[in-house]
Amino acid sequence: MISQTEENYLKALYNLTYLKGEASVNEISKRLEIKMPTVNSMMKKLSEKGLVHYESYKPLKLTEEGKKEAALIIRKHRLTEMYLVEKMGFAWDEVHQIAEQIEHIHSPEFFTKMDQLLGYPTVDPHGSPIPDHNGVMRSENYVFLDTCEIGNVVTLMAVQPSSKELLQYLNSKNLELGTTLTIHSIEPFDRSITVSYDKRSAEVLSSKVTATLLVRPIS
Amino acid sequence: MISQTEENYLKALYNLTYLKGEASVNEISKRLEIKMPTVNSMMKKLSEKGLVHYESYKPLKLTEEGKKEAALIIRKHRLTEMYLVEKMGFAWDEVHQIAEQIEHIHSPEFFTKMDQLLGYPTVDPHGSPIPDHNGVMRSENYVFLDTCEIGNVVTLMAVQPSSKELLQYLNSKNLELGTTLTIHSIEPFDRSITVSYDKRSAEVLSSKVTATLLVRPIS
DNA sequence: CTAGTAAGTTAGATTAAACTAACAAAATAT
DNA sequence: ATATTTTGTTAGTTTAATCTAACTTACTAG
Ligand SMILES: [Mn+2]
Ligand SMILES: [Mn+2]
Ligand SMILES: [Mn+2]
Ligand SMILES: [Mn+2]
Repeated sequence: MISQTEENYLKALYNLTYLKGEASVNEISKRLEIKMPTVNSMMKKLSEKGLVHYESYKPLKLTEEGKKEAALIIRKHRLTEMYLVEKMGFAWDEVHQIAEQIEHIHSPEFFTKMDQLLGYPTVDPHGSPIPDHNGVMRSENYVFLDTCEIGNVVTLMAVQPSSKELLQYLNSKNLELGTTLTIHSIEPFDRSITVSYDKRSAEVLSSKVTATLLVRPIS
Repeated sequence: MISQTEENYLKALYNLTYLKGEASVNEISKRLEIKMPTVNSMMKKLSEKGLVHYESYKPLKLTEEGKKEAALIIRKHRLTEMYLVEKMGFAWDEVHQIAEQIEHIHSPEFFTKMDQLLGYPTVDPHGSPIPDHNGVMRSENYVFLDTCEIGNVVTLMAVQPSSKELLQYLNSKNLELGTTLTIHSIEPFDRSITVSYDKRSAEVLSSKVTATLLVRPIS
């Protein structure tokens, strides 16, 4: 049996390793706002349970089993976020904290029902992929907007990481998933870019923003 | 802050005292399947927090504050059960265990939304009243079917307690809330009663069943 | 290449929530 | 009225999850 606490560690480790392939005690500590010694002993415990590869002073990795468990929790999180937005009428910036709790509900029927009612969605409201029931996550080949060049036309596919503040900022700019953006200029000094979309002809996006926007190039 | 564990004790105490006005350590112990010494010290802790009136060897009572907290958890439980049945398509015998978990979610917005989407329901799928947002529970003056007499015509309003097994038994007999029953005879030996309803002319209900069915007399 | 800093670990303490064993009080039965 | 049983309480132990303080290892900047 995996406790709610353990589930949160697994998820943190999964998300941290998703890009780099490994993570450190320090990073989990910061992410979860839990002191390093606590993280350290939890990693040993999860290692005992066969969910984490732990060796002193080496980077942390999830085992295959740990990866699957983590992905299934993330599945519940993202299905929940989608349900809250699509079926209950919440905005995309209101759902994360609720999903953070509901992801720990033990009830396969509950999440199966959500999945059915949603028509088996593959992405959450922030564009992140929803792992399937075996914990397999499809990887899309999107690129961050800050790697694009002048003249590129791209579609906004996902926001990552999707903090509440960022989402509210995007709301204020009417920037939604699916919006098509044309890159007009890139300021060399601070890497801010000027884009047009919908009826907006010249919106400036800072590099802090463009580093979180995943897009699919059209041209 | 009230922990999930504490919430379950408060709810148990509320439900046990709902009829009799008080409850014992032993009853809570049995209800929650937790040993008496554990219940005893939890009652002391909740007393420290001002939620329970605790005095050695005296019956347990909730304080006004404890009563309100408990009712608000029960509100979340029953709203959830109603949502699961009305909006997600679960059957009335499938929702209790899920609600037992979701009742502990901390998110006023989530339950407010449920309430709105349901149109501010006043009873749960088993006919039990849903406390209002101040923790006030309307008391209906229903009577148990086993207190009725031959010739009475009654409407089934609630099932209490509503175990999964009982609900499934009622399903098998096509007995739902709102069904009108006519009492034809009462067997003195075991107090089983024979009723008719819908197209069923002579169903026999044991006293174990009739002691759980709350009805409103029509005649 | 060493000195200093950052990261990781160990040891020991704390709190919450459970338990068993033993004892005390209250209720019940003879 | 006393003996027995049930209920309630106290004391002490365990496990999970956190912390701080102190120490060790690894990384990094001169
Ligand atoms: Mn989220
Ligand atoms: Mn969580
Ligand atoms: Mn219930
Ligand atoms: Mn519960």
